[in-house]
Amino acid sequence: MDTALSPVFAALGDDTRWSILVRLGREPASASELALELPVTRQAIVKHLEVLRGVGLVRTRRSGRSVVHEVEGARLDEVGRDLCGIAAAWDRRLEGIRSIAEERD
Amino acid sequence: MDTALSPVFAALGDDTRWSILVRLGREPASASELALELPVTRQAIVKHLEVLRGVGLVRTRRSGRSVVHEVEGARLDEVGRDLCGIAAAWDRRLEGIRSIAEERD
DNA sequence: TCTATGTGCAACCCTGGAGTTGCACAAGGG
DNA sequence: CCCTTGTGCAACTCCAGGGTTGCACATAGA
Repeated sequence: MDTALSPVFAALGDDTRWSILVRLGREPASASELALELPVTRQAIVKHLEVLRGVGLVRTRRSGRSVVHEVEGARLDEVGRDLCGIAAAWDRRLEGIRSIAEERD
Repeated sequence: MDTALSPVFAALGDDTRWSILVRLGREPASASELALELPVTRQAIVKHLEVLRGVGLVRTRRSGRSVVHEVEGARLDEVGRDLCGIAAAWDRRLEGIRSIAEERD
């Protein structure tokens, strides 16, 4: 799996994609179904789903003649934990800087 | 503080902004200093810093005649925890869907 | 088989924003 | 006091990508 974070953030940064994710979090759906509930065309939604699938946030499955998309919760959890880890590292770093500064006084 | 997540992701989604964040995570710096280490001009960096400050990821402080920017670790940690929370909610939802489906069989 | 519904694909428009250049302004240091 | 250094501001270019339209293709159902 791609471990780079910024592509995932770029995917999450668009409002429409976020709406799609939230909607899919409630219940899996096809692109056509999503197009009925969101103010964009099916083709726009298809493009967004490709982006989301590209960063591993959405899984695609065929069901009869329709294509159902569902959320990959584990991926989002993974990204969240990465963020917390980086934040913790920064905090430790800042703590180090601060102690050095105090030492210098 | 703005609790909407997608603006934060939009801010994190740009590669240059991510580089700036990582760099500032190592040590606070001014826009001019950042411009020496990154392959873009100072003005571009200034714009990125405004974006990052707008979503609360960077704090700005004057030091003499230079303006020093530093990372706001707590904000990133907050976002990370939000992500994990949403992921957990989705997992519970999916778990519920699955049990309903099994029940129906 | 014919039809309706759901997908896939390609071309196109258009705005946002990433990046640049240029200049003006402020403030220490010699 | 000048000159250097660091910021601030504004106008401009340019292109990625979000969104659209149009059409072709596949397949379940009557």
